[in-house]
Amino acid sequence: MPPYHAQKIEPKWQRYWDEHKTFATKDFVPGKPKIYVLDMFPYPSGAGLHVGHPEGYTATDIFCRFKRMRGVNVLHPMGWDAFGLPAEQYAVQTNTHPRITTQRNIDTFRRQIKALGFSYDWDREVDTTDPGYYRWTQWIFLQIFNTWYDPDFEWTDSQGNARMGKGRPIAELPIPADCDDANAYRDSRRLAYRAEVPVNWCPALGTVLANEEVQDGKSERGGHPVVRMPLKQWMLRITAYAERLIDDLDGLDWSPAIKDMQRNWVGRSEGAEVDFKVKQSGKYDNWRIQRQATKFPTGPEADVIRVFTTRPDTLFGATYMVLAPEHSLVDQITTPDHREAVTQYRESTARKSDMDRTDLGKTKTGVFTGAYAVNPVNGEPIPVWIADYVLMGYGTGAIMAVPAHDERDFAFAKAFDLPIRAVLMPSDAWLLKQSGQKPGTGVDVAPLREAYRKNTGDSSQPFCDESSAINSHTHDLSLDGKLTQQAKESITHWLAEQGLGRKTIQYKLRDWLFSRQRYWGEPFPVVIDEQDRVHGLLPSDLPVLLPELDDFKPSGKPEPPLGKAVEWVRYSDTARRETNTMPQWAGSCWYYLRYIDPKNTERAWDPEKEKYWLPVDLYIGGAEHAVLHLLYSRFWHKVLFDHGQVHTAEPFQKLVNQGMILGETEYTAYRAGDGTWVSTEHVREVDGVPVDVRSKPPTPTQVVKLDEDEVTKKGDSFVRIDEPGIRVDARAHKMSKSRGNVINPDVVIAEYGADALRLYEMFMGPLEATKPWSMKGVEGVYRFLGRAWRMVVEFEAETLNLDPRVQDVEPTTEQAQLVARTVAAVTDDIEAMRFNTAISRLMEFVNSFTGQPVRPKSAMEAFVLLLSPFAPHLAEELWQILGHAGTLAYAPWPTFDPALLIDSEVDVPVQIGGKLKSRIRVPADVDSAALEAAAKADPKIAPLLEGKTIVKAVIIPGKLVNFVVK
RNA sequence: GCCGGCGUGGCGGAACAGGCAGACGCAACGGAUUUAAAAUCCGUUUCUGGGUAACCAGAGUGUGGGUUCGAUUCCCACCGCCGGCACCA
Repeated sequence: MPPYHAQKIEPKWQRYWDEHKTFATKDFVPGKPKIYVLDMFPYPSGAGLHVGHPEGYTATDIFCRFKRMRGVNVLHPMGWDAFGLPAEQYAVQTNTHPRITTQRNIDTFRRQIKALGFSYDWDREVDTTDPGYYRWTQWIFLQIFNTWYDPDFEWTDSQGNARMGKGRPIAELPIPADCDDANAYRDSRRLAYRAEVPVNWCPALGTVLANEEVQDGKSERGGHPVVRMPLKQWMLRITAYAERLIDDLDGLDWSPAIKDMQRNWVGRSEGAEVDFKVKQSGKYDNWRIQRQATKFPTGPEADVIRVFTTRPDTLFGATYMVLAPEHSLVDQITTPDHREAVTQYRESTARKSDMDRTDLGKTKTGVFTGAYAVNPVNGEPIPVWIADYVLMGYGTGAIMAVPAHDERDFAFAKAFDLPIRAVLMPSDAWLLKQSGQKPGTGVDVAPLREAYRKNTGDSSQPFCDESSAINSHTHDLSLDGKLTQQAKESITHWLAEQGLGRKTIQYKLRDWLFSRQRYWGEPFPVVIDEQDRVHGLLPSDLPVLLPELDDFKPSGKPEPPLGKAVEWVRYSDTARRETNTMPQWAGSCWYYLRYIDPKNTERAWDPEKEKYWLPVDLYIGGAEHAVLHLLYSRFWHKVLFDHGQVHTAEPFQKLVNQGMILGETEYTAYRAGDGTWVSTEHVREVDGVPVDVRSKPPTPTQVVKLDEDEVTKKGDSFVRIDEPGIRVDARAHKMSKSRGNVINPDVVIAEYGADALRLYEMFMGPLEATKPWSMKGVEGVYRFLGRAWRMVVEFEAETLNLDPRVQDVEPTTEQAQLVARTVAAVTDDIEAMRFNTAISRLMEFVNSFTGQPVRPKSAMEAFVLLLSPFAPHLAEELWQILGHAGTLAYAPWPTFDPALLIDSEVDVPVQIGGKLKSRIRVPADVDSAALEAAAKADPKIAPLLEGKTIVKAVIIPGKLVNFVVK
């Protein structure tokens, strides 16, 4: 041997770790702190691993290996999120059972992941499709099914916090005295319930999808069209936990971006519900009096429209109302002469997909119902319309429209010529802008204000901010002059007093649609009796195994394929099994809990182990799971928390999202039909085709990929080297099969080894950044590994032995300092997960030592230990060559004498007027006066100070000198 | 439109707490070694101007302003890119 030969070293150590179970984790190790480091487990797709997977996995692996060497008991497991659509789609296409393809894919993934040398405890591997696993997924479902949410329950949690609101056993649900069907009442309050709801049915996939899985009216997976239709489906009452899902984010160590995404998804808004009575007869006054006595009822009367608004302070500006076309009151209130138009409009919106309905660019549509409602603050009758810009699924499905102060209402009012009334005085800046004048030019705003007040908001724009109320008073109520916050409080109070409204909170979050019409998922552990009532099975009945089916194809109709397993479906003479299955998210909602006790056949996990290992201290994965997986998982965890099954309110304490790895940077130029080049500023993509916009009509251009040496930088952009007037696109794209820029980790490992791949992925840049791949970059770190090898090993020898320059001698002071500095820097960098700079430090170390004729063995050993989390195979091999037996995985992490970090002499920059003019070398502990004197005496500085007055001297010992002169 | 993040050499990036901008790597160029090449080793490499030269002068962290003795770092405005949400009342 031997030059550095990764292909020889790596399998050797992987086998060693496997055979010695080097990374098997023990529970409850006394005298050691614990850490639970988790990767988002992969969906084992048929395509195999891509380079994005090892990025996060390498980061956690480095962290874990480092922590083990620091004496920490580390839990670091891996498993498979293996239920789900792609396996089933593939199975349908090839007529293979999904179990077979899934097993095959798992085997490929395991092989690929093992080839990267990660330190997982493989004894804890989990597979969501294993009945020994999904048995407990079903068990958790039953916990949820047997829970109701009591928002007023006061309790103290296991961490000693006073809490309000708790998921409680369904048996504890109080049944109201006037309830004639206690079972139905219980079923209606469970956290898992069935409901006939309009769902996102995707005919191509043969299943319904959660709102979260539908993007722009198409399925997130595959981009198939989705239609709305009513179906009886399982729902999970995640909305009960909306407030806690927001509040508990505060204590988590997550990026602000992800926290914001979660907050926005839950979408909390504070406002008020207000009741408007439909004007039908002269009974309005009676109703008002009655309401003053009864106060605000839970549900409105049959002829009352309840709205939700975040701006009750603008109630005086409500000049019309809008109901969602699906609103149940529409039929009742529509007058005969408007019935036809209303019916027609409702039919046309029902046909529209969500995509069409939410297309923002389009002009607003709607029709008048002929009905009027009474504005409760001033008794004015206002027309009631229906329009599809009001959504049935949010709030009450009805709004009061305040066109002067809401963009949507404004656009609608303009379109249908409805009155606009200003009830807020806009800011001066807004008024000036409206009048076309610049602020600060001394224009008197008083006339503008007066005009706005009188014209009652009939300007070209609505004013949608907070400010002070105007035109808002009656004989017994006035908001005029009140600032928005005050006005809201005041009107809400008045409404409550009158029994007309109350303060409420609305969430964008909807209940989670939890059933799928597919084969490859967890069966529900419930049966349905002849009265269509659901009964949860007993834990002893679990698992409910998936029945064997010859034909698991979806029918294209909403009847699930499990219906074909006739024997399985028949539970008893009077009960049948549920034939829907759970969505893919189910298994990933709790896998982090199963890892702590993966082989337990008695329970999902041992509570003592849960107390020991939870929470997950570090969770790394892609940002694509920022909302769905993390929200669902947190929700399940909270239900389990309320049941005392877990002892932390949150599952994942620290979350890091690795950035995406893009393909290699590409230079793209465009050519017209006649072969002439078209500069990028003239090219725009229309329907996915790049066209030259200068010609009319625009003509398509041809895409030409250029080589790096065909382009050069000019100004801010790249241009063709032969024709610098032609700009070229220079950017890295997302890796995709169609683009042909996918990097296969197997290929990289075969050529450069796993250590080089690991090191490169960490060296590319910060973990969280999006960054382009570069094969040259891989070569760079590969060369570094080769240099590290040659620093220790005599590479021209026939046998493996130390380079003769590696000697058992004391390091020189300089060498000792470099070792100390490297240990200090690498330790800090790993702790802060700045792996790229840690690697730079290791490179500097090697660059320095390869130039030295004597390399103290102790320094080499320290280096090998520092390198080992990053390039474990190489490090183990070098450790052995340095004369150590066994693995270095638990060798103590190198320490250093802090005194070695301090230099006796330092270079101090000397500036004049903030500009660097010289550097002086002074003792590190020199005081201000001596430093100033030394700076003044410097041969470069002295002449520059000649004849000048020093106005100020900034002297920071050990850091800098700055003379301000005149 | 709203929310979040980011703009530093030819490229990926570094500068942790306002104090020497460009660490480390890639690419490029020059040299050594070699019959030659690969590999390896040494050196140069922000830009502009000047000098045979070690060097000198000026500019420079998206743009414009501000705070400060001093700003890549803090503040304001703008431009661009990326990610998320989007008629949520």
